[in-house]
Amino acid sequence: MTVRVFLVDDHELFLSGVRGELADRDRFDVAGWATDVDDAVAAIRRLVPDIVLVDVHMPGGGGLSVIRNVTETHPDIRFLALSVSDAPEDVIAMIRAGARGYVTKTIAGDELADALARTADGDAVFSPRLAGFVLDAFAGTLPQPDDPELDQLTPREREVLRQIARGHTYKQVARRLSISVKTVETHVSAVLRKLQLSSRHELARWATDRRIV
Amino acid sequence: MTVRVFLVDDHELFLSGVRGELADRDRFDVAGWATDVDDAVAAIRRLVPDIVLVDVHMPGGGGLSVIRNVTETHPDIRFLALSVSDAPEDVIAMIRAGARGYVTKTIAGDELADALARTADGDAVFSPRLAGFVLDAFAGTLPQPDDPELDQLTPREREVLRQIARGHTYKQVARRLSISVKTVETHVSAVLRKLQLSSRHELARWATDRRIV
DNA sequence: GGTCGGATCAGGGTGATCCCCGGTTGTCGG
DNA sequence: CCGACAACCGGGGATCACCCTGATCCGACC
Repeated sequence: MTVRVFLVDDHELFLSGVRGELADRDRFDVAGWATDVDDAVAAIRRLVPDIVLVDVHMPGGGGLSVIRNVTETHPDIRFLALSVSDAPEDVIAMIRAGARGYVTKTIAGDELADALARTADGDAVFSPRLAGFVLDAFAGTLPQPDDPELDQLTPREREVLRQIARGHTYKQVARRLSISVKTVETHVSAVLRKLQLSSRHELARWATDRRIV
Repeated sequence: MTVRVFLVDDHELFLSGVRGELADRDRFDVAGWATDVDDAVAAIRRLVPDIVLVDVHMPGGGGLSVIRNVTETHPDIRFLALSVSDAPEDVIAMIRAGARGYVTKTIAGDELADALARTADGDAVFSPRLAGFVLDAFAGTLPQPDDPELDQLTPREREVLRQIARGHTYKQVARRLSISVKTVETHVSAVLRKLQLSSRHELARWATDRRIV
């Protein structure tokens, strides 16, 4: 089964280079290409390719705009980001926008074809140096899922903690739990003391850091 | 350059299968193996391999424990998770713990060798069906990176907003920005009004939700 | 029966938060 | 020049957050 590829890059020469490279391979069928964001979005919506190879840095919003616009209407189309930049911000931004992979332009033709094929199959492809960034950033979203400190808290205190972390006032928590404001204060004080914190703001940060909300 | 591999799996048979598979390949040197968590952690710390192939489901905490314990003392050692399970929870948990890749046990010997080599090189390797989970989960950590509401705020208000979101009191913000507490109050009031919020706690939540901190 | 912890509530106090009103300065464009 | 706006500062007051002491009730445990 051939993979229908769409190319987006503001460099004509690079574009034709990729076209030439893919033309020799039976696996790929270059459905179309574009050199700016608006043309790309329109053409992709019309042609509905299997995968889009998109440059990151382009006038008019860059590859980010292309991915966001297209995925709104066609969430099934896959994106492989291609860039001269190996800056972590760029990589993270593209992945968060929905790109299924990210390779740098130093890549060889064979490798690019391999990356496209793998991405089309549902695999995730990153240039070696980039894979670390993505996984580090992802791992960083949850530092420690275990928490011996939470064991110090009674069930009721944990319940109050959750409510406070959500930003509710003492009064609101009291109503939700059908207890008095004074009881809420007692519980919050106990939690703050046990966790060595000093304010409900620190408490909220503490809770969101370990995803208790 | 050979890659020194350590194997962790509670199934002896599977373990010897992998050893046999890798023994034929010059690229790999199986530095050691273990069938439970404690032995694995001790041996890995002693041998310091380049990469650890670790089973996800094992008595004694599973691969998660191995990764967590080892990375505390040896953050440079890479991990490739290997499992019969393709459940999103397992995949996400392992990646968050620090695994550089995740493949299922349906994988062929050649593919496993390829995955190990790629992971050792710094690449990220996932079984095709799994890559989607990881990237979806990662993309899900940031729902809307655009924020039309932020445009309503003046630069100074945004600055104050960041400080408040970090949990600082008005007094602290005033000192940091070298302005009076009253001015901070004014800015905060403006921000709350413009963003249709009613307390600094909601504001903190609002800010952390869209990663402004 | 006594003791202990968990959960509930109250009074009283200090500081922080938030809103209302007011004001000054400076900049920018009509 | 004048209006609009951003940034700055103040008084006063209502409410909220946090801490302290002290209290009652209940169930578990020795």
